[in-house]
Amino acid sequence: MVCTADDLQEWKDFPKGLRVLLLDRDSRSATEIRSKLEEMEYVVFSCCDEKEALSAILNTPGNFHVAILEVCARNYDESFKLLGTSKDLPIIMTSDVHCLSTMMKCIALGAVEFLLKPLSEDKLRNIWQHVIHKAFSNTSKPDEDSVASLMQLQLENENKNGVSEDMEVLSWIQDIVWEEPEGSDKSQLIMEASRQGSWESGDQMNCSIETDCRDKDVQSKFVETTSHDLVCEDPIQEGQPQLSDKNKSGVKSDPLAAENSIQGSDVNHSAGPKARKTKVDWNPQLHRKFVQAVEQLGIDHAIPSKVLELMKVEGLTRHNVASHLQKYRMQKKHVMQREENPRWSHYPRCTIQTNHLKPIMAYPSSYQPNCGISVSAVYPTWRQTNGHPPIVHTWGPPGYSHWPQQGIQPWNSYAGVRADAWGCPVMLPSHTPYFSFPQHASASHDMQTVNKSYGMPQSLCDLQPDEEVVDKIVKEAMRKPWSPLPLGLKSPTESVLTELSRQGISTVPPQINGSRPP
DNA sequence: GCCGCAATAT
DNA sequence: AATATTGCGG
Repeated sequence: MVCTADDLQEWKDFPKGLRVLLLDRDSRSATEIRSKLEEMEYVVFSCCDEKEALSAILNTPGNFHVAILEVCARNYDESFKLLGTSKDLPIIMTSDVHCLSTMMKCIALGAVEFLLKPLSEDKLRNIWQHVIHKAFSNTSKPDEDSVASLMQLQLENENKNGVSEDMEVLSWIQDIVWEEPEGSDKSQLIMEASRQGSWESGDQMNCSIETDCRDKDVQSKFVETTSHDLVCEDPIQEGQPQLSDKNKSGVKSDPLAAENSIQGSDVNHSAGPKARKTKVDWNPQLHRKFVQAVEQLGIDHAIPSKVLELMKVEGLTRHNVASHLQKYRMQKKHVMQREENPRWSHYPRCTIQTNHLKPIMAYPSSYQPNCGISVSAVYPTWRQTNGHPPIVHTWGPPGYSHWPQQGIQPWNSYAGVRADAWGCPVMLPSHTPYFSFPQHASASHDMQTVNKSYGMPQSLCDLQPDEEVVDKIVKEAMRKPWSPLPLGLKSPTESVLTELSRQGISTVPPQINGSRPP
């Protein structure tokens, strides 16, 4: 791995000294970029053609923390080839050609980001985030201690600045770090269970793949123990609501059965008319179905009865859906309100916005894409059409189970902002947003859906998809511009802030972007 | 009777 | 904390 989580913890002045491989055929542009990067105290290695870049990557692995490679307008294939050379090196693609298809293709092939030239300081400033993400995403499980100590370290070293905005950055980092490409809680447990042969199901793979970036949230880290038994004994089925533990009947269900029904729904009937209904567990799969139904109907036309009909989940009631829809709408409202909050706008965001995801979703409210391509430019009708921001899956795994919380100190105002995917090649959520962020999206073409529909590998970093597959993804994305692109950094979420608070970190994080003033 | 919303119960 | 339920106006 180019840069491990441990490396980061010992990296006192991170991101100073970040080694950047730069490929830009235009010497003038290269000089400009180099100069900007050097101002941020990054170390730049320039090259002017693919060959040179390829050789640099292959011959000196570990020498670079991140690569910024220009897409060759005359020979795209050459550029795309570079994307498959190193799965550990986060590669940011750039181009002065404003082509959505190319951008999508880069992302689909594993680029962590696409930046339209010219590369302003703002666009370059946060490239270190990809290094963090890569480092932690390559770790089996980003452990809290690592994150906490990294943060603590940053606090100790640089706690000189103001609070609010820097804090956003720090919490954002933590959020990024927490993203787990493989899914941490349930999906991992499910996979583990399947390895042990305790059960088998055609859906099991979908489940584990789809949960990847989305099926995690801060909370999940603290419930593993409790969810383990649950998962092993009652593996979650695709689209199948789960009853809460205490309400389950003693009879184990057949994992292959009841694909579209609520497990244990019979309990509802046998318990008598007065018994309080069993709670529906809006697990990621079920939520995804819900979101897909809502998006299929259009947020403005989604009513409980129709959503229920589209979901086709046996045992689910209109009331269940209505209740969920109510929360879903409230969540969106929250996000939209925040979107109007200008506080975030000056923070360059590394995401291509897209959805709604994060289920793994939609768009972080105050999220400003930082891909060099403005959302309005790429998707000019986004907001005008319906007045709604792109749907962002603010829940779904990662976001899943995170409804807006209230009452946590002064950071409250940033809660709920999140994106879906985070530098994850198409696969996702959500995100979930992305989206479902890593992660995911939630529209009918959230990352997970895309992944599932096209049978994408869990990580394009591991496996180059067929041309055909990439084309499909690109086309699908262009056909549904409101859906999230496979990339999106997550902004700080309330859950993160809450966790920070829980860890006793209440001071302002140090400024950790590359352009800290002296 | 369905819908959406808010308050309240579990 | 997450859902369900209830009540009310439309």
